[in-house]
Amino acid sequence: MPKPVNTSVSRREEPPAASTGPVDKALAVLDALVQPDAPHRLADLAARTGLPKPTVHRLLHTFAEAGYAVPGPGGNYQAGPRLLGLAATALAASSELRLARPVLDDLRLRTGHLAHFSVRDGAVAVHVTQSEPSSTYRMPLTAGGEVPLYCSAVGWAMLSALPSPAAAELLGGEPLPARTSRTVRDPGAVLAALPTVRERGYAVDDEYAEQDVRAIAAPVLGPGDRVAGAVGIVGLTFTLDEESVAVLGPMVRAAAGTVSAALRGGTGPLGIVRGQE
Amino acid sequence: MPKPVNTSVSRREEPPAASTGPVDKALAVLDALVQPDAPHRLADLAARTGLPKPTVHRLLHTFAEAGYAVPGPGGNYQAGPRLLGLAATALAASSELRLARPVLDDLRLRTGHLAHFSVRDGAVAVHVTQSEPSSTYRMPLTAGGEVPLYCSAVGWAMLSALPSPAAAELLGGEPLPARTSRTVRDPGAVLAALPTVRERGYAVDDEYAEQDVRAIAAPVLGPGDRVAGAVGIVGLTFTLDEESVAVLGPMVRAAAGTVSAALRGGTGPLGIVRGQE
DNA sequence: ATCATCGTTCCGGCTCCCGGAACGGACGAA
DNA sequence: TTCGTCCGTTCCGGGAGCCGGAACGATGAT
Repeated sequence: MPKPVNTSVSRREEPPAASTGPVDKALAVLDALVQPDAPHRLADLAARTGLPKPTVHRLLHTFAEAGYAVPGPGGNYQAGPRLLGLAATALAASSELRLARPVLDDLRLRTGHLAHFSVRDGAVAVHVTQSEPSSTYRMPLTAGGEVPLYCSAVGWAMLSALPSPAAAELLGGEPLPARTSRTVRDPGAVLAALPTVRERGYAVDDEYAEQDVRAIAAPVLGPGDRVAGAVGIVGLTFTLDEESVAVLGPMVRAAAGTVSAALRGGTGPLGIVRGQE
Repeated sequence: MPKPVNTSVSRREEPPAASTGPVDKALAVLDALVQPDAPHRLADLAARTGLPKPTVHRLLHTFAEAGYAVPGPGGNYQAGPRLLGLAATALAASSELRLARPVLDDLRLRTGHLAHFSVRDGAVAVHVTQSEPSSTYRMPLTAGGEVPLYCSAVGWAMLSALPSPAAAELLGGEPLPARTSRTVRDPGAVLAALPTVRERGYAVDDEYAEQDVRAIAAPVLGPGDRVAGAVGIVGLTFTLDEESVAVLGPMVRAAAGTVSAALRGGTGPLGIVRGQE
C-alpha cells in the first residue's frame, strides 16, 4: 500500500528565499555552515537554507575540495580551515574592528558589563566583536548575531548618526513588531527620540528587544562623518539599573569617541607597511 | 569500511586560476576581498583572482546585494557587514578556537612572545588566532596567514601527531623549496625528526621559514587523538634564544595540553562518535 | 585638449547548473 | 532477525543563466 507522502501543510513558515543564482545559494550554505551547532548534517543544512538536498550536497563537495568545509564521518560537515582563515583575515583586516577591540576591553573592565561593537546591515545591526566579563552566566548577545535597528541601543545610536530621511526610510511606515511590552512600535516615535540621542550622545534600550535586558550605545563615525558602527554595553536590568545609566552613558559615549577619533586620525587605508604576502 | 582518507595535498593556486565553477570563482573573489589592503579596486581583484573583469563585477554585484560586500565611491569594494558577521560567527562557533583564546593570552603573558593557534589545510598551516604582546614592532605572523607544514613549528607539531604514512604523503617525495639557508629541504629528514618531536612534546623551528625568526609549537588533539591544530609562540632569535627553548618548550606543550584536555572533556558540541573505537 | 585607464553595460552562444528520482547503507523497532 | 524509515549519495536529461569579448562613458593624468 503506497504510503501517502507527508505533504502536510507546514506549520512553520517556509523561510527559504529562493536564491536565483548559484552564488547566492553558496552564500546561504556557507552562512548555515558557520552556525554554532556544528557539526551539521546534510538534511539540516538543506532544511535551513530551503535548498534541495542534491544542490546542497554539490555545494558542500565544492567547498570541501577548496578547503572551506570538511566532511566528517557519517556525512556531516563543518567549517573548514580555509573558511576559518578567511574569517580571521576578514576580522583582522577591518580597521574599525582592530581599533575597537582594546577600547571594548577597557570599557568592559571599567563598567563590568559586556561591551560590543556592531555594524549596520540594512535595517539590522550585526554584532561583530565583543568583550565579555567572566561572570556572564547567560550571554544576552552572540557574536555574529543580528538585531533590528528599531529595538536596540546600537540601532538607535546608528540611526541617530544618519540623515533623518535615511533613518525614516530604514524604519519604514508600518507598525513594527513588538519584542516585549516596552518595544517602541511606532516608527514616528523612534524618529522623534533620535534628537535626544544626538544631544546626549548615547542611546538607551530599556527592554525594547528582550525582557530584563538593558543596553547603552553610541555611534562610531568614520571619515566624513560616515557611520562606521556603534559601541555598546549590555546587561541585565537589575545590575545595569536606571541610576547607573547616567554615569555609564558618558563612558560609552567616550569609548565610541575614542574609536571614531582613531578611525579618522591614525591608520588610513594604507598606513602600515606590510611584509610580503 | 570506506574511511575518508581524503588528504588532498596540493592547494596552491596561481594567478591563472583554474576555477571551473561559479562557486569557486565566488570563493576566490571573497578571499581577495578580505585581504588587508582594503578598499579594493575592481581591476586589482580581477588581477589577483585571474578572472575576467566582467565576471568579477557580476560577482561583486551579487555580493553587494546580499550585504557581503559594500561598494564605495569610485567603484571600489570592501568586505560588507554580512561578511564580517559570518566571520565573527565562524570564529565564535569553533570550539577549539574558543577554548584556545584564554590559553593563548596566558601563554603570551608568561612567555612574553606572540602566541598563536593554527589549523591544517592540506600541506599548509593556517593561523587562525593569536595573542600579541604590545611590544611587537614587526609582526612576523598575520591572522589568516599561511605557512607550509614542512618549514614551521606548528607544521612539524601537527605532522608529529599524524600517522607516519599520512605525514609522508603530505611532505611528498620531491625536495622542498628553501626559505632560508637553514630550511630542511629533505622530506625524509623532516620525517626522521618527528619521533624526537613526539618524545619531547614540542617542535622547534630554527629559522626554517624566515631569517632571525624562531618558533616553538605543540599539537592540539581532539577526541580520538584527531589533530585539531597546534599552539605555538614566535619570536626573533635574539629574544627567543636557544637557552630559553628548554624552558619555553614545556610551557608551550602544557598550553597545548590544556586546550586538548578542554576539547575532549567539557564542551563537546554533542558526543556523536563516542562509541567509535 | 588628448589619451590611457577604469568601471560598467550589453548580448548571443552554449556550458554546466539544476533537482526529481533512484540506490544502498545505517539505524531503530518489532 | 526482519522490516521499515530516513539519510547521504549518485545519476542524468533539459534548459536556465553564466560567460567574457567588445563597446561606452567617466575620470584623472599629462
